[in-house]
Amino acid sequence: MNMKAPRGTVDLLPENTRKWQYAEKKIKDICDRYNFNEIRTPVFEHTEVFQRGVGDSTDIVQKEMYTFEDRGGRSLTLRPEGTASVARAYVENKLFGNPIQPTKLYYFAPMFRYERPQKGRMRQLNQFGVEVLGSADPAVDAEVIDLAMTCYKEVGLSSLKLVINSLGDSESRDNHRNALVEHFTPVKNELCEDCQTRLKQNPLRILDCKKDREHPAMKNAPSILDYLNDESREYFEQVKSYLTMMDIEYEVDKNLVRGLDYYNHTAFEIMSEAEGFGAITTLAGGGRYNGLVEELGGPDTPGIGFGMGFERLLMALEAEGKQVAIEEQLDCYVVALGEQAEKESVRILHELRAVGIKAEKDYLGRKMKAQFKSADRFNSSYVLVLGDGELEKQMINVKNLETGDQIEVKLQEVVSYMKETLQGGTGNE
RNA sequence: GCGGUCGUGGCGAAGUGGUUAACGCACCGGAUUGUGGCUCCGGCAUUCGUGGGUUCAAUCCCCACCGGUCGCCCCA
Repeated sequence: MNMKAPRGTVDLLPENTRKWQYAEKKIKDICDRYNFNEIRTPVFEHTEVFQRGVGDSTDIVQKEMYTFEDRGGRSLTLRPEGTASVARAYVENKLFGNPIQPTKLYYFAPMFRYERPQKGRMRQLNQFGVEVLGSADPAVDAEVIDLAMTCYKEVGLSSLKLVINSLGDSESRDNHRNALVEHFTPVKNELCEDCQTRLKQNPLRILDCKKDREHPAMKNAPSILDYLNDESREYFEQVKSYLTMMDIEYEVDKNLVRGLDYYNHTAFEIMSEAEGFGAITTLAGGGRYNGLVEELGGPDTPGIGFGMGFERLLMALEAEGKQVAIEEQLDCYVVALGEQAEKESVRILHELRAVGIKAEKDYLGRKMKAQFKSADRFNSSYVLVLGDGELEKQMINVKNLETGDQIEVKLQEVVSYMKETLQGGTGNE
């Protein structure tokens, strides 16, 4: 029996979930300020959603999908990325008919890709992402990029690089594609195996091939930027000028093409420049996908979005030495001695919690000394000591662990006493 | 899919071809019969990843497999 988590998956234990919650909270708050709303789509979709959405020629569809057949013979796939699902939901729920437009959505969800795990790469990964559907305004492109950069900055990252490019509209892309085929066909046999396939399927991706990077034909390869028609060029110029207006630094990389078929016009990537980050530096990637909604059966609707790897975000924080220290602390630990006191302590614990006090007790039948140790370990501000002696007097001892001061309080009043004391701020500062 | 490296208690980490597998941390108990963070004492591995082989004998040698980790491809 194999009782280990499957390869490429991990358990996130409390020590880590605290960090996740910290980052999630910050990011959700930013989404709210930018007026984005959360969408939650199923973890799996009909396989066609990704085949059509992400594109058959992509690595994701060709070799990375978790595809299975359900008992009804349907082919389903665990989502490898967020955009196709959101676009499908947008069409299915006719969100295009909503009077509030554009539709600004965000999600925080697990994704699945069948790959060999390594640093910063998991089979189940978590992404935060946003999608804006229904506007072809370059200011929206800039807003989405701004949002992504703001998330990183407010969470605490600083060594970032934003890289952008334009893939142009379909006319520009077609012209560029033809130019690429014409350019590379004469040297086809000198290219790597993958690129020979790409030449037929998706010549654009030859440009970011790592193996053929040094090939002489790469240096003077037709750049998409030279094939942008007037409209596409103007669009790109506007996106850039908006970024400049917001003081967002960027670098144009004409070889940035992104791995998914649906992109056009703006494509961007955000990378970490922190030292010791391992082989992986891409933190987030995104772009515009104006034909996607139509491809999935909806009306012709422009869209743009990005996906941000959450594991990588946290790795980057660590690489930059940013500690996300959220110290665990307890208001009050109830030490009980004796059978009657033990029972009474359960009631007190309940009452304390009912008025908003974070409280705990021992459940392992430990001796007093060990119970105090527990209280220390929980970093408790106070300990309430209740023994049969106190119980007889209807009193309870309240001890401040920081000062060591201890006073006796009426059992009946201990909850309100604690509430007052804690609110007075004499506890843990 | 390919390549490097690793696999000893809850964690970290020594170690040897031979009937008791160091040490540190953590944990539990006691010194201290009802008051903590210090100290001292004691306790804490019957699969040394799994299976097979070599050997009188293997945790240690050999092989295979599995798993972790890092890298290639690609990406978040």
